[in-house]
Amino acid sequence: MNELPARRTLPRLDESLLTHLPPFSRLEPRDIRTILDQATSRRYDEGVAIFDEGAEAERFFMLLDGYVRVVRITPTGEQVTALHIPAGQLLGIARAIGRDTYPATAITATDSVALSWPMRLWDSFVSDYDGFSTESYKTVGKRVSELNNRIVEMATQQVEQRVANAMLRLINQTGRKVDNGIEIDFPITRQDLSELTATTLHTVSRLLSSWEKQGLVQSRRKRITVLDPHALVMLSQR
DNA sequence: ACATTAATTATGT
DNA sequence: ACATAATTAATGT
Repeated sequence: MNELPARRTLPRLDESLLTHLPPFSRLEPRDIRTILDQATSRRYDEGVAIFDEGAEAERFFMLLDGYVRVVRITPTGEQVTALHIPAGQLLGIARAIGRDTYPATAITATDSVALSWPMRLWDSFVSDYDGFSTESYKTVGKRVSELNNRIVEMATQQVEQRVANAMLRLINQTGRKVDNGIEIDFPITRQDLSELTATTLHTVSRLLSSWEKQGLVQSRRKRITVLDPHALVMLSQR
């Protein structure tokens, strides 16, 4: 097998990939062009790690398609899902929070496509491109405040409310409209939901079963559809 | 009000 | 056939 003369034979990435995405949306086409020419595009199968917690943060990423699960590994080796990231968001931006290692592991929840750049470009992106830093700090800010909200939930709410809130967040951020409701757009297990809400998969299973009987949700293996979001909101406010 | 344990069943390769 | 996911009941704190 002889080596492909890689890189150069790859088709140029289309500018429309980035023009609508917040960190890049206010940039001139020529800026987008040079940014894209520095990017590497790569496809990932479902369930593979894009980067690992604690590893040297060599690159930062823009998720173009798919969903990514951000997981922390506990000392005992168990995975705990921290949050999910949908296409269109930056990922692995360790530099933005002043780190040189990744703070968590990123696992694809579906087949995915991501662009990436060497981390040394981060500083030049921030200084050269107006709006890049403010926009990317906005996304970090949103993630931090979501985590804060969840900490408050854990401390104050009961399990049913927490799970209801988690489901609402999931359909807001990663929901896909289907004929009878809104489906979480990637495979998610009871175990995942229980990790997001600090409970057990059994409790989540029981809750989903009872909600299903009440016509609130519909679920099959790794797929959950919310039929009545408003009822979930009601539930979450008790 | 919830977790844990355990047994059982369903589902996807 | 096998591993993984989900359900369900019983028991414990």
